[in-house]
Amino acid sequence: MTDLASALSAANAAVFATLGLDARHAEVRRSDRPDLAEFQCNGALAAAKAAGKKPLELAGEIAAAWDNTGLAAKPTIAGPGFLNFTVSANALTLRAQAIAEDARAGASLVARKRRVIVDYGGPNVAKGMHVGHLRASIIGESIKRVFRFRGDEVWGDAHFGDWGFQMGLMITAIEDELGGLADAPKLDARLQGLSLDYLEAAYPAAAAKAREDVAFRDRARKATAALQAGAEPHRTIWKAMHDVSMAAQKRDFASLGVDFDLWLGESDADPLIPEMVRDLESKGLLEEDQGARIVRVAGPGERKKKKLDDGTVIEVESPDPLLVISSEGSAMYGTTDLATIVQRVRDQQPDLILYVVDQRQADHFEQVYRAAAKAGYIAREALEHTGFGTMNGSDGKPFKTRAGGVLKLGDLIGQAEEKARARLREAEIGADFTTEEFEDVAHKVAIAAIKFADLSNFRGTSYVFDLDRFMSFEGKTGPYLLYQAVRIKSVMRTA
RNA sequence: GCGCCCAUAGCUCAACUGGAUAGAGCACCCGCCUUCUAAGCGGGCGGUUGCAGGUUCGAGUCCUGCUGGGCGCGCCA
Repeated sequence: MTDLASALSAANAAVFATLGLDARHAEVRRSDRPDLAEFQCNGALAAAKAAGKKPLELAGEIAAAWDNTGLAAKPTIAGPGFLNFTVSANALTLRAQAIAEDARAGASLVARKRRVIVDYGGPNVAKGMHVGHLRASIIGESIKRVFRFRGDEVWGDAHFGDWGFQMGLMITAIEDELGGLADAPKLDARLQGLSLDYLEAAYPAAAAKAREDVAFRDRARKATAALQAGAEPHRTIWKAMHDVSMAAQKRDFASLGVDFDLWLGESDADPLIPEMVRDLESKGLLEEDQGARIVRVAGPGERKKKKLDDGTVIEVESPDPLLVISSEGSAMYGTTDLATIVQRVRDQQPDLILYVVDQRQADHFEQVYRAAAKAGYIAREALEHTGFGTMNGSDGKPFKTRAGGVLKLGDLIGQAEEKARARLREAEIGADFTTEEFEDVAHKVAIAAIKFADLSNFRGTSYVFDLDRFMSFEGKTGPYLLYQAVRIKSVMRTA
């Protein structure tokens, strides 16, 4: 099945060919001026330029060469040489019937099926889902669904942040809280009572302490390296934190309507790191630098100026090298990202990996992608960072609560649901519903408002989160869209 | 300092990759509920596309230079 624009383009291309014109210029598309015609082709202008002819004259020749195919009448000419097409009633009817009978509503499939991994969501085990994860989750889920609908084989991967310095921080925080990790029963009791709420409260405190207290930071770095080396009880503590967090975050994702095929994380790539490091070594890519081990990814002549803390400006390679092993011997996030590519190539053989992550990490991904290509793990073109802007508060800064903390995802959804309930009551809708039905509708309206608002904004820029505007039942909003769908169903029912 | 991104109606955003008269929603003004969900519908008002040049038959779109804003620049992720 082909859509009308494609059918017109094909017919127009044939006409162009008979006149010896480049068929690339024959594309027919929906008209900018629906008052004049349904479809248009601007190619006569470009073709005239290439042929050294007058646009209007050439457009006339093209129009004259058209047969009445049953698809559309001969195009009319307007302006400097636009071709305007009006589709026949019969062609319209056939197309409408075809769409109605097609399970895919006329959407075409990709010419060649690809294997695609969409890496999105990316929750941090120690942080819990907050508004910052909203865009990654919503955009990533949508991209995954679109690719899948288009016929590609797609895996969504949550890629949990469960292997970095934050894990060492938490282990050290627990060590200090318990006065050491030697007392097994005491530790066991602590881990039994572990909750995501605890992690969320303890993590910022530990992170702040690490910034102030150098000794604490060094112990946390050592704990990170120890965990990654498989030490106990580090491993046990990590497992407890991981499991508690995973369970809670699965609930959050579920309430957003977000689901993954792979619930993997940074830690799952860890077993591949030693061999990957040996491989990088054997390829001569690993270099010692200031006690750390790095892979240089800048090409010849790629330099940038860089301002140091003391104000002096030096020239260095650009992009920065990828830090593979810290001076403490631990893996960094670039390390796990690289190892994850190795893992994905091994397990899914992807043609394309999309990273739906905050735009601010663009430089980081460029480093990782270059390193992966340099090591021969995957083609650079198979890796793409689908960056997006932040969700800001009314002050234009990344969203915070009034108290200055991050707003938890669950609380945000709760606020939207409360607003939805109020609007439903105002409109006296659902008064005859059971409590369960009413709550279900309120939840759906709330999620629709949030998702639609996010997706209707340009991905690359930040936007201001304004719940009142998003929850409005008037205008370009999720609730309005839901209302239209419900209304159409009502019409169909009573038709 | 260097790099990336952004700037369009009072506000939030489009503009199909260089085409015709730059479009929607909100807000504001006017008009529509005895029949499908008024959570709605129709109409009106609103523009030197940040500034200055350039390329082109044609520029919001491409190039150059400015101005203003966001973000990033090794041992956090």
